[in-house]
Amino acid sequence: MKERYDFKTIEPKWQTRWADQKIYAVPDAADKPKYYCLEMFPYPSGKLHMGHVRNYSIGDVVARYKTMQGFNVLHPMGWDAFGLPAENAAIKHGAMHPAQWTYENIATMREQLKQLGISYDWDREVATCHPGYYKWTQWLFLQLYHQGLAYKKKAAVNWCPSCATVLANEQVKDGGCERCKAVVERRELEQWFFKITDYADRLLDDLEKLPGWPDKVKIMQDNWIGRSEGAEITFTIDGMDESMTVFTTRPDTVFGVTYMVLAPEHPLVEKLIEGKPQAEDVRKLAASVRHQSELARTATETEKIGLFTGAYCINPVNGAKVPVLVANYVLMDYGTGAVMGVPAHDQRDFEFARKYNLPIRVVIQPEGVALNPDEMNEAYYGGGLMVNSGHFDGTPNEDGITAVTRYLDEKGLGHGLINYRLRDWLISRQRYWGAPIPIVYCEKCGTVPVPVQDLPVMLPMDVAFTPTGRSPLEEHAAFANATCPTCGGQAWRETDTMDTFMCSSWYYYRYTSPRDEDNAWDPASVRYWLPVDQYIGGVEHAILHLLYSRFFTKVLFDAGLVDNEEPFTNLLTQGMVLKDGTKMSKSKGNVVSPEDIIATYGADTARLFILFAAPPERDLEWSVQGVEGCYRFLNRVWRLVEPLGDSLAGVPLPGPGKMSGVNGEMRRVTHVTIKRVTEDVGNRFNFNTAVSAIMELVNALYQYREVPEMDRDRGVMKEAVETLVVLLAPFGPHIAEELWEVTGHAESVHSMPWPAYEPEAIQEDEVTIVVQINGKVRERMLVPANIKPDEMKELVMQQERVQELIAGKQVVKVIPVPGKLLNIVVK
RNA sequence: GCGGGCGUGGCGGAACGGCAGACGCGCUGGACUUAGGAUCCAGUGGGGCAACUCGUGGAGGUUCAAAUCCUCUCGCCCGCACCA
Repeated sequence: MKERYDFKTIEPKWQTRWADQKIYAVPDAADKPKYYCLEMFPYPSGKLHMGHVRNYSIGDVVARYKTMQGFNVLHPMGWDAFGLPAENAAIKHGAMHPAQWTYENIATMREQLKQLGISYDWDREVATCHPGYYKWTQWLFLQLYHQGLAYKKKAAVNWCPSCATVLANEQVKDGGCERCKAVVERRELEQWFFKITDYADRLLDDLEKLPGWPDKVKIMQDNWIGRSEGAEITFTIDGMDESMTVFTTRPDTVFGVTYMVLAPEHPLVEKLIEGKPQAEDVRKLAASVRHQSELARTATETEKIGLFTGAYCINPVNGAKVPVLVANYVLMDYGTGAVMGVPAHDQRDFEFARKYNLPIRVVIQPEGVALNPDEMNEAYYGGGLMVNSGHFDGTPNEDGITAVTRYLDEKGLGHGLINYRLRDWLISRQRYWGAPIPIVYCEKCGTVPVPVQDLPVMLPMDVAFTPTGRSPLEEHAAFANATCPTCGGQAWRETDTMDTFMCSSWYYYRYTSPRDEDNAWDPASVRYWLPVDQYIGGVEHAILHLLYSRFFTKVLFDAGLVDNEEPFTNLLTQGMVLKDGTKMSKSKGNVVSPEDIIATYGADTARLFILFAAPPERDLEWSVQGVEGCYRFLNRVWRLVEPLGDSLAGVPLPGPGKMSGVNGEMRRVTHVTIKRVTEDVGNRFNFNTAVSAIMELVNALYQYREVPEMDRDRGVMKEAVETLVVLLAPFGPHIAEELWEVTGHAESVHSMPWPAYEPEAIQEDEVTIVVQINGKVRERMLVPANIKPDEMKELVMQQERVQELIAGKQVVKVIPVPGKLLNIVVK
């Protein structure tokens, strides 16, 4: 026997055999219940990092466990393969095409995943940059287009003046370019959008249909959607044939308006200031705001700057004439880009009014106290009766909200409205390495969608990567010039590509029929597999990816293309992998590479440690010693099981029923372990405690081995050892498979059924209970396990020691907790 | 500012409101050994010779019983952030 188990031989041996025998290939339908286990597919950035290892180890335990439980498990893997880093790499090392870079990375990472022994059905692998995939991404775009959910409009985008290119929002960090740190500017460009805002309400309401999602994620989405109820009110501009509309959540305070504010970019601003002395200053402010907008967001408290436009508004409810200002704190892209100023009841307005000496007018009066504007230190948000509000005076302000809204509606001055923070999804990217938007522009016919039969719109490979900032597609004449699909005339192609989030928002459908050339997916397959039963990934996707996926699913549902309204029934967001208390990063030099760990300790050790060191949703601190501990444990298992060889092969397992003595105790531990591991993996995803349960079984087996041979039962030994190997299989698939073979089994351990514990075997005749006096542990005693509470009381009270302890005291109460303890309350 | 999460031995972490610290690391001792940084066995929260006693960030509270529930508070982490 070798001192250490030879993972370097064992792991490749089984990886090859599993692949040859395709034991993880899953048929589309079976008489078994289905289970779709999905981990977020990676961007092929180069090599796997520990976060990937964690993500995929967790998923693999779930997939293997469910398979052993008798489910038909879909467990696929693919690549989120379009994206900016590939293009950057191409620009950096001129010779390398993004496709080459991407496919090489995919090859490396696929190999690493295989080395980890993850049970993927590789026949279903997809890569979003493959024409066979992005054809259907384009098809999806057309679905949205034909449903009126895709539209084009001019929009401000992030522009990096140094890279001379547009940046996606996610590439802007702290107002600067992610790559070169230059300050990002805003530019206006024609862009494609998806009307995700049409689905805002459903995306919000249906969060309630997701009990299997962490509250944290649901709250984040809730905040992101940002629904708020209120009213739009229109104010006319004094002396002009113009008006401005504001959104407010407090229509009950409309009588308290003392000024109005427009966002500096608001189109009305120019009309108001034209020819007025303050025009230049206002324009200057507008220019500076437009320039700083991204940066300003990061400043904790940007100073509020306001300027008078020279114009006045008429308050429609009381005819009051109030000044119209322009201020940097009003955002153009929320609400109407204009607000009413009610300093008495809004803190921001209050501070603004004080700064610029604008009047403060109290219109909500709390009971008993009279608010005096001159003496107020802050805005009043509490309830009260409406005052200074015409015929609404005396109305409780909560009722005033609806009353005023109804009044505005009747008079045609406004109406109730629900506003959202959620913006439409900008999907245009001025990028090469992405799926082309399937649109052509014809001089005669205008915007024309590419017909489905002409898909895919192929991304040309023969492009030049010069860092001009212009997309290589714009410069590619053969691509950019097109004929109109409708009239056959001269046309040009849309040269923007799609946001990669589009590619990743539907891939879980494609896995169900990944090679279908005639459909994005086979409806029957989707009906069978969807929704995803368990989705696993990092919390960094809590909003964008998960929200977009939910949006697509609802759109597809409405189009009758899928039957599920939500894509992911259960969501597990795993924590980060840390080293020295912080996230691993190259700059900090604290990166632990998976390949080193696999080379030194093997994949099973790496997996085991990562599952054992912390519960999955919590951050995990990497520890070399912890890894060694897991390695030691696997060796301990090896030394226990391997020497047995097939000596137990013909031994019959113990029949059901209770055994006595050491054998009964060993059986009890075996079955308790089954129970614990089943509950920890199946119900709670607490893999760390599942692993410790298995460790305890091993410890018990070492003890059992010390028992004289004549007192031991070989059937009990066999049952314990086989249970150990089977329970270990999802965590350390290679070592378990090898030991399974060594102990004389022909079939794969991964096709074994998950064991069920025998309730009778875990029952104990006697249990130790704790005797407490006034809640403090004073004594322990052995009592029959099935003792009745009254009998237990009696038994305990008779005890000499207990009598001593309560001597001279008055027993007030005795609380028996069957099987656990008895608390005697004395005075 | 708003929202969410987390504070338990030297460390990672366990504990349906019921024996705090499972399991692992580390440490201590022993066995085996030419050797041990391998392995096996035992011990290991603090204080005390002991009976005991103190202990889950802090302060209150509910309860026969609180790491767990409630209130306040401190510290750290994450998300959103002028949202009208």
